Amino acid sequence: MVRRTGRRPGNPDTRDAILAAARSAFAEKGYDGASIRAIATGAGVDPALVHHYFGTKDKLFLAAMNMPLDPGEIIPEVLAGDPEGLGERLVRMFLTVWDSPAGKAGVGLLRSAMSSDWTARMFRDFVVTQVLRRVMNAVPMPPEEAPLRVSLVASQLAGLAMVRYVLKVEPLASTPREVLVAAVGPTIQRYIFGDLPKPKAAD
Amino acid sequence: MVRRTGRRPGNPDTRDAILAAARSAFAEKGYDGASIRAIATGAGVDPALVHHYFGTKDKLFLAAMNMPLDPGEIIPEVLAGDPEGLGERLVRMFLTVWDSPAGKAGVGLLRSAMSSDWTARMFRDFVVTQVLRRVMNAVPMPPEEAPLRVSLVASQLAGLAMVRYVLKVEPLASTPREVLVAAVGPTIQRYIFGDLPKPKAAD
DNA sequence: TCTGAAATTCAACGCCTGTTGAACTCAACG
DNA sequence: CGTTGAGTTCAACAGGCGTTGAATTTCAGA
Repeated sequence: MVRRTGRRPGNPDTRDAILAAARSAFAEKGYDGASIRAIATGAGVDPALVHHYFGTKDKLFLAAMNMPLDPGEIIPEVLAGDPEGLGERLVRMFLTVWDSPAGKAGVGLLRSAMSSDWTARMFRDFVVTQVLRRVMNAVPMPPEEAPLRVSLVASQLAGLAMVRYVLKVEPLASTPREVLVAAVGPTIQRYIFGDLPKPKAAD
Repeated sequence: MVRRTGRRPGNPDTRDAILAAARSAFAEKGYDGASIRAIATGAGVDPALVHHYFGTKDKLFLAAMNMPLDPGEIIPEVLAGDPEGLGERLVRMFLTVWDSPAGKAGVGLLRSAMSSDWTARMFRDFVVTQVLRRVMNAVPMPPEEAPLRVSLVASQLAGLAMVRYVLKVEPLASTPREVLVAAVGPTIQRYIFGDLPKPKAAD
């Protein structure tokens, strides 16, 4: 039995304050643009304290981004139901998440994924293993076509996020959610269930 | 009449060498990641010479990115022809450009567009005024629906570029061009000509 | 109350950045 | 020849960065 003495919990609010400041900084500036000094200032704290809690900047980034989204919860909810409306439900869920406060962190992830290499790899792996693979396993598809179909879905959704939330291109940035659901839903539906060209070996 | 004496032409190759090094650096690292010092080294030149030619880093970026792509040439070529195959032709043109060496600069633009704000604005304005507006004017559409339709097209194409060329998500990154043309073409076709939900005022 | 560990800060290191201005080289012109 | 000015480099500035280690405060347990 290890009985540790001394001041143990102290004031754990600061840790969360740092995390919050880090999330908003990463969201606004991306990984490279956000500085530990600025994050510390935003949390009303010395930069050294950030290192005391999280070590390197990498670990802080991971800690800041891991928390806010849990795909394990929302995805099954979307996949349940009739396959006919799956495309629309997927788009609706996607837009809802991005419109929520958790979506702000997503903007940071997306920004960071484009700048450095390791964030790109991390983002890709996260999306592939946490999101696409779940969708693949839950929807009945020929296993050969599945990866391409899922990639196509990802491309349309990623483009939507980029144009609407990062670049903020009008009028798409302020188009009501349900209009986009009706417009983009069928695309997703077709990518999942529709006809697809056979990948030929020759040529 | 101003008659300038002294060494005039000298060795103007260096200017292009700097431009080339800048393009490849911006493409690999994005605006913030690429450093003037690294660009200078890549061109076998002193960092100060870069400033001598281009002034600030901003101007160098603009000079490096303005050159390689001229939408005024390729877009009309795509728009000509039967409307039926327009979607596929658009996707084919898009992928061809991105596969070409000029596309490497595009990767840089896309990366940079996500990091800083002013590059995002620049990229958006470039795309909106140089690409989307041309397409809008050339394709017969009800002027009310046109902006949304064009935005949707942009979102699908942007997502394609992001997933295939920046994030390099498999299998989409190595899927043959024509397979993607057949898969995504109909989406574009539907965004341009297909049914779209009416944007309601109420609700 | 005393002790010692956690929470927090201060000051500094070394590095890289964009930018500047003075210097040097050298081909072309008068 | 000598002047000129473009091409080019050198050395330095001022500032931001991530990170570190020592010092200081604060408080829970003995």
